[in-house]
Amino acid sequence: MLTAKYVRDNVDPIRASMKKRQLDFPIDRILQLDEEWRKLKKETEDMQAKHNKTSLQISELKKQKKDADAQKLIGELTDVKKQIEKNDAKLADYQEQLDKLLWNMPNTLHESVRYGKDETGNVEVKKWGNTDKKIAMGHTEILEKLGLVDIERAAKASGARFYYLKGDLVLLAQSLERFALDELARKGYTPIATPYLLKREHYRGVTGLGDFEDALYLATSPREAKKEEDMEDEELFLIATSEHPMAAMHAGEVFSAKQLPVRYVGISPCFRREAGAHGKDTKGIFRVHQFEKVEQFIFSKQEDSWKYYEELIDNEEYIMQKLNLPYHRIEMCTGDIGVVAAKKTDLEIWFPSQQKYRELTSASNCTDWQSLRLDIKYDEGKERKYVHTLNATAVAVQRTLAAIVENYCNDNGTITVPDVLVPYMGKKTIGR
RNA sequence: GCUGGGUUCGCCUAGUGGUAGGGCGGCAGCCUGCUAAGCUGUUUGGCCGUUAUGGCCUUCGCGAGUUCGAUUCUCGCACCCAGCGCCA
Repeated sequence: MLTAKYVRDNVDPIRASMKKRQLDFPIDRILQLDEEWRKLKKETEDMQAKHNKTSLQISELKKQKKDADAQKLIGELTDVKKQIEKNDAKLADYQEQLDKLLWNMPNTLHESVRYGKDETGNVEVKKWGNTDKKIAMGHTEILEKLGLVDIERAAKASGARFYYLKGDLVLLAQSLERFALDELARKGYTPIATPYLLKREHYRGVTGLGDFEDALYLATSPREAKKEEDMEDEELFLIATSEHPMAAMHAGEVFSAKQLPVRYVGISPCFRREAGAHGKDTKGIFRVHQFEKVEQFIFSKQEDSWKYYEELIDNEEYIMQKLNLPYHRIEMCTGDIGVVAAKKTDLEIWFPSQQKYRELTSASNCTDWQSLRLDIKYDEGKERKYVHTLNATAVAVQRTLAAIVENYCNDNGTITVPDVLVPYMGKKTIGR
């Protein structure tokens, strides 16, 4: 569990990390609340000890049929009990204040993460592939001309940022998913098909608070929505990525060190409100409310997590290279990394129509941020430690389709199927 | 949705209005030696303290109630299993 003790034990790195983020996080307030809490806790525990001892004496006296003496002690206990109750209420209040602060505390950054105000501060560390291609139309236009996507009718049916995929594009989407799944299964990742709805208590443990407003859809039956009391117990959120149900899958569990690492490759649709993205990428299938994604997830021992972080990125690059899509690799700066990750690396793919790289995959080492909140541990020797969790995209289907369309379109209007997908598609060209 | 049964340490399992026990697995140590076994201790989380290897609190799905005292009794909730109903 996430407690103030964690802050006490790691206060120096936490302070340094907040300073680098240029964030005024109230660490001193946490330490102060913790100290007051511990003082009162000790006081209350001593009273409880007295109470317990007296209860045992009462038991003894009753056995010896000394009812009068017992009654006297019972009278004495009444005051102690009242005071304990009072203190418990105060302790709960401290606890609540601490929880609020702790649950929203951003992860401690890896030392290599650089300061930057926003995405302009991210650092390119690698480039791969040929970016010479010039095209006149964007992926949306190409696909609409071929009748492979219907955005207007999707708007009619469901609103902006939805789409119908049609014909060979549906098959290409499935091919892409299956390709990524097969490659990772071959590398020892266990395929997982996850639930698409997740309880609030687990959602709190995998993402920052802002996501509840900006990213997540709340799914509630009309009948449940009517009763307002205890609503929070009934709330289910549509998942924004299979990372979340994969993390929650082992909530409250204890691995043995021998079981680790646990490698999963999840497959699911993802639902995102994209609040705050007004005006950005409003057309096509690039930024949408619903998309499919193949996602890598690893539970690891603490000392191994940076090794697996590299493995996840290697897998991402491997898939990009197999698909022969030009990309570059960038490391997120403090302004673009969010609260959960200790370090984050994206791959961005080249979009010829925009003459720009756009985000396609993202890999994060969340270290113990999620495991502290979801209570996921492992036994190693005498010690019980919190696992490190890592996640990374394998394939974000719709965005990758867009990238394939732009990088594989031909002058005659057709689209060449990437070599590795031909066995899944059963054809080499789309649009004829 | 209805009826019944269940939820106890990493896993399995006993238990009762008065300090929560056993087995397996794990860990530490001892003994011995040939395909391994045996013995002892330890195995929820936290607070204080000192390093002496102590004291205390907490913990039997979650929350509330009755009680000097609840794992045990009562009520509510969650989840699991079985049966019935409904259903792709």
